[in-house]
Amino acid sequence: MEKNNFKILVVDDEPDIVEFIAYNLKKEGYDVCTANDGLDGIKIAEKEKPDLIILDIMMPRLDGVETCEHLRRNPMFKNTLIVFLTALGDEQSEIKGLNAGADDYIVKPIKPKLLLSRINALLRRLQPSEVPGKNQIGDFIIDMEQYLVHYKNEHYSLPRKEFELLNLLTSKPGKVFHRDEILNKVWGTEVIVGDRTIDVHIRKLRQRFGDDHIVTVKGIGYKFDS
Amino acid sequence: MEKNNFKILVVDDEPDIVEFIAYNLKKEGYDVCTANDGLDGIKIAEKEKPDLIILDIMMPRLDGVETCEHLRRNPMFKNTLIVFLTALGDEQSEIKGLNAGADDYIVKPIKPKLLLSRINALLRRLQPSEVPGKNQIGDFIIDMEQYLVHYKNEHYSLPRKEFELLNLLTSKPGKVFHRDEILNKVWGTEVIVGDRTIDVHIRKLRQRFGDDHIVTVKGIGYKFDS
DNA sequence: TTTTTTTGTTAACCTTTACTTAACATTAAT
DNA sequence: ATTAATGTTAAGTAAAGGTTAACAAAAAAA
Repeated sequence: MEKNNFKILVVDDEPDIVEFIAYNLKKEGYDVCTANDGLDGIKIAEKEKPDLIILDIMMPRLDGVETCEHLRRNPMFKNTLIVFLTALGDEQSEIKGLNAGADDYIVKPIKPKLLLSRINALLRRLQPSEVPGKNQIGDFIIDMEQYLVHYKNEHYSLPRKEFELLNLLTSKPGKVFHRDEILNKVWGTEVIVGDRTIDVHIRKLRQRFGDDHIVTVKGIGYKFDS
Repeated sequence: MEKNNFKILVVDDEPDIVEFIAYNLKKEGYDVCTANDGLDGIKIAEKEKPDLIILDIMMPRLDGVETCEHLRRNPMFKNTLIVFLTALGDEQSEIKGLNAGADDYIVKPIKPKLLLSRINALLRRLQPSEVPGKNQIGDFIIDMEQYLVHYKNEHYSLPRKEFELLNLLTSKPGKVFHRDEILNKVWGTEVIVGDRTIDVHIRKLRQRFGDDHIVTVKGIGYKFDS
């Protein structure tokens, strides 16, 4: 079920609930980490940098609303989605929670399908996370650290120029990279290589991965399309 | 109360409800427009380009879920927030609504303060619209980064000169571009091409998108009209 | 080191597409 | 009605990219 690379942190003081939520999120393909109270949650959040945090409200040491406010004060979590998941169903609590900076407020008992629908709705707005070192686009995972490309359960070790070219194109899927830009970013400003050089490397990538991914925009350059 | 400049479209077939919601949104400082059913809603949305749309589900002519799906198919509304506001409180309806592409699902009866808290929560995530590199005019979206033109749910990849010509004309809708100006901006001052060349490219654009958008101003040049 | 293999670049040629033009038709203005 | 401007079409031309093979350079292996 490895289909998305979003990471979700679940914070609740009841282990059974944490486990139940984590199980459902993992089944959906999310990467899940957990914490048992607010303070613990903040610590894990700082380490794991999740895309979304699910917070119980009533917790020992630091309650959910305070945790949310604390997180929101830290610019690191400006774009992190926060969802309250609580037994407190009254209007006042919900308003308080949302005004504390939360993105959603879901009332227990937990209905797994509904929870997932809401989580999915929130996450589909999130721009694909820019994790340096790894870059996932469509069927591709570009591992800059290992200079490896994973594609459809296979992994390829490409020559350097090919790798850098693919990495450039996939760094902004859809964007057309001008030939100049490609030369500058892949070959640098010092070296001057002929015009056909780019084409030859594009060709090699197409031979490896098929003709469907790299699109020529005549007169401009190339783009990666998923 | 003019504190934010977000525009919200309220779609519901019950005038009393529309008025009640609109009143509360206006009090909060939002710019509000309204529609009475799905079809009407789509028409108004295309004209007003709201940041957020509140949809009732049970409506004559086109129900809320269908309206939402229709909107989501149009790239113009890719970043528009959609919220269902409905009497249907069962889990299945809610899941269906969220999976249709909605960002939130709120159950009637309406609690004004809670509604506003949720609307505010959604809108504070909205990046300031008008992404540079994208040019939206009427039914057209000119994507300079991807060299793509979106038009009525289709997208077109035009040859360079055609793209640049359309991009020039749409950059100031209504303004008449003199033939000289077109030659300078699209062909540059160096190249000198015959007079009929412009016409041929205009013709190709008209073949693609219909004769209604590019207007000839005899003796002067051309303009784009929506 | 020398040899072998892999990777990078280039040149020559081929293919495709976009662009331009010329000739003629049509339209609009005076 | 006449004229000037624009519309249309098809054909020719130029430009851009694709392909291949040969060679050079670098890296790895012996």
